[in-house]
Amino acid sequence: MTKRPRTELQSDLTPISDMCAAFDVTPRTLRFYEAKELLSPVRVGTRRLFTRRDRARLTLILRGKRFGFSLEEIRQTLDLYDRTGSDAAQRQRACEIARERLAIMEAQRAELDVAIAELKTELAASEARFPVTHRAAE
Amino acid sequence: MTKRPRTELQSDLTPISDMCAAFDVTPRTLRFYEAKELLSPVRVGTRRLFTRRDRARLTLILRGKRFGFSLEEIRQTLDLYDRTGSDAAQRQRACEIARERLAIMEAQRAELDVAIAELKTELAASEARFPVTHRAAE
DNA sequence: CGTTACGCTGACGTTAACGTCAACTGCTCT
DNA sequence: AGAGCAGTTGACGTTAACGTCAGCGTAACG
Repeated sequence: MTKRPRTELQSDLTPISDMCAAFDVTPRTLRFYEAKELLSPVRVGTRRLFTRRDRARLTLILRGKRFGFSLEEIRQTLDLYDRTGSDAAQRQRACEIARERLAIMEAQRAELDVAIAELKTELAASEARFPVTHRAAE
Repeated sequence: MTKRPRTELQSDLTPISDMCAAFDVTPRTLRFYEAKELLSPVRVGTRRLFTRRDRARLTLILRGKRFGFSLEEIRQTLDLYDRTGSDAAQRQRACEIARERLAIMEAQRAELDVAIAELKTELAASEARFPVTHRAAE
């Protein structure tokens, strides 16, 4: 028989190995993120079990990284997504930060469009300048 | 009377201080980029003079950084923009890299759209949960 | 019952992208 | 001539984001 936790496979609590496989990260990374308070897995004894919340946050973390944000910037933005139990001032601060991020991201999107257009132009010009070696024409 | 060109080509050759002011970077950064072969200013004696080409490249470098690319990734992509004097194999390689970057950037754009939409939703929900203008004394 | 195998905790190493500092040089102005 | 700068070259320091390794615990497998 394959090793299988008993009847309690509610899949809401994910062990570290599964997390690593699912998100393509190392254990070190997850422990590092926990240390930085980006994740907060529960403990069974000494072992970590990641929650649905952790998985959602990790998705956002990795996405943020791809956009070039630092972990600290990400951590602040993340708070918006589940800061339901804080006081008004904190929530307002979170909204403020989120609006800033939003502006940055929209600017980034605009710049990205320009960059993509430019690169396309340059690429087309570059490909036109020399015969593409045996590439099927359309 | 040493040689002294009075009518200098100031428009094309920019000293380091002007570069720093124009692009909001430090001298150290420009020297660092030169060491990494991202820039190649000409020398007058020991001093650097940045060309039009350097300015164009620096624009792309800083833009690339905002997108989260590393300097090395940027350097490779940059080659597409002025690798006119290389052999066919090199140009082809440059095009290949550029196409990869392009794909990455388009994926990034798509993901950015999603992220912006999500953040907007979350922000709207968060702002709806409590009055923004002033705290409702409930 | 021993031995993999996975997981944990320090603790130190690494890489990228600069910052900082010291010592020197060559103009320019007075 | 001297002072004041802008600029240069090492050389070492710093921060973020992990990698790597040693030493230990424990749970299951054969």
